[in-house]
Amino acid sequence: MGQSNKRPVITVFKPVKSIRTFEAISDQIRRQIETGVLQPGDKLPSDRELAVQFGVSRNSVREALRILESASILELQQGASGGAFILEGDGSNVSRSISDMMALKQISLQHVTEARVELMNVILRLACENADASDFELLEKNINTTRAAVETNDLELQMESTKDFYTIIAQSTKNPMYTLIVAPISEVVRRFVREAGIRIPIEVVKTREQLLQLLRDRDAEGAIAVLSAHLDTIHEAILHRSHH
Amino acid sequence: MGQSNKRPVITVFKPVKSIRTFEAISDQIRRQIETGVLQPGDKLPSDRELAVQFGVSRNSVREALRILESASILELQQGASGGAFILEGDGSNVSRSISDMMALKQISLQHVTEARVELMNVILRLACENADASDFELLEKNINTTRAAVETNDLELQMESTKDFYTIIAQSTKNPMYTLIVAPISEVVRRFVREAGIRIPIEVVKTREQLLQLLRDRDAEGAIAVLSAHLDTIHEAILHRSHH
DNA sequence: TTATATCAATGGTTGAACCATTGATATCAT
DNA sequence: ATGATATCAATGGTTCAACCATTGATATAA
Repeated sequence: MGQSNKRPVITVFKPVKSIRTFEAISDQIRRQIETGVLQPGDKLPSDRELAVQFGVSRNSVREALRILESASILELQQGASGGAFILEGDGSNVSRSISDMMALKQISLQHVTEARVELMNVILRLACENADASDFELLEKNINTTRAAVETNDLELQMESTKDFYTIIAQSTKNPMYTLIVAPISEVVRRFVREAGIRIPIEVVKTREQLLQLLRDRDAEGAIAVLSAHLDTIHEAILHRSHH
Repeated sequence: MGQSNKRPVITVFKPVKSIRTFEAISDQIRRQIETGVLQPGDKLPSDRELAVQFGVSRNSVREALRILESASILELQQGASGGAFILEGDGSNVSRSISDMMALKQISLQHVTEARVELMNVILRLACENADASDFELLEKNINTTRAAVETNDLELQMESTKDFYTIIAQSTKNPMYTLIVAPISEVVRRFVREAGIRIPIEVVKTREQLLQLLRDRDAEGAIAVLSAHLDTIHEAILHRSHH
């Protein structure tokens, strides 16, 4: 094996990854967003213009924009007044990333739903402390929407409003971090619900009304108990249907 | 304004997005992974070959591969026996996506650290239930690394091992979802720590040793108390330094 | 005034050429 | 034979130029 006349040198090197052109570009743009130079709604120059500014080919710019687009950071609009627009972050890419990991068998539905229960416990407690009248109003409207969706058997609207329900609760904590985390989890669960073809039974609406009342009463423990039981039911329903 | 002789038509249409070439390609590859046709370790044909198979330009194929690469689904290796290899999902992409969203929403340090405390409480409780000997061993090694980094004043290693510390704790819950959530939060905090130029005082190492002991004792409440106090200290330190 | 046609800007796609990296193979000196 | 070296071929990375498709603005005609 090794030649013994060579002095054994032990060092720690970090792996290098040669910086590719498109990476350098997407990193720069990402950085400008992190530092607030670029903000949601802003429009970048056209790819042709960016190619000139960066001193690279249009192609490299487009690969960089493509990456940012696939990360839901940008939206590319065609046409005369089109271009690359910085998006509001809606977490859709987070949920897709989680789905990707599930496809690669790194995460199971069990993992997702268990974490969901724990996170919702935290969120419910904070929501009980911080929710205000406008939050209650939003929840009330949302529940009415869901009821209508159940009565008209509108499956898509049922799932949409269900996701909104959890988002509103997360928002009522007044800490956007929770919305950021909950939204993609709800989205992932929704995909399973869709695949399993589950319709929301009317009791669920009752449960949500109950939950809203508990929030109004600032009864965190009660709310946690009700929601945990509910989420368990959902989980069981998905597992039951999926195994067919 | 509107012509009153037109019949008002109320319909609900979903927004269409025309399927672009590279999307069709990346979707097909994603689908093959979801269905298990492609599995981690598999190698795709070269981009030139794929271009022929899909009947599109090499460029479109490369944009598709680029998207999958940026989603940590693929790895592109240069050279003679290189190509596109399906990766094991490691969650780095989920974490980066959450990071991206935090940047887009311009979430404040206050919000991040508050959520961090709450989440770590949950994680510590679960870690106390589920951590095993190998987790304790990893933590012990990690703490030793941190101590060495503090003694040699290696700032980068301090931050790196700090991030690892929280990651190991998250992993010891045995639910990868928590690792995914903790990683970007640690990353963001690290960014603030780096900017503030904070060095880890040696007491922090003591705190972590204490925490490890509490985990071994399965003392969740004790661990939560210690870590909450510590995270508060960190938060104060960052705020104090940043305001200069 | 209201359609309609034209135009220009922008993203989407193509094809060809070349560069850079990497492993395999052949060659050569010992 | 052996080991170093040179060459080659395959693959990803980049560039360039041209063209298509979409979209909003503008000019034109009815």
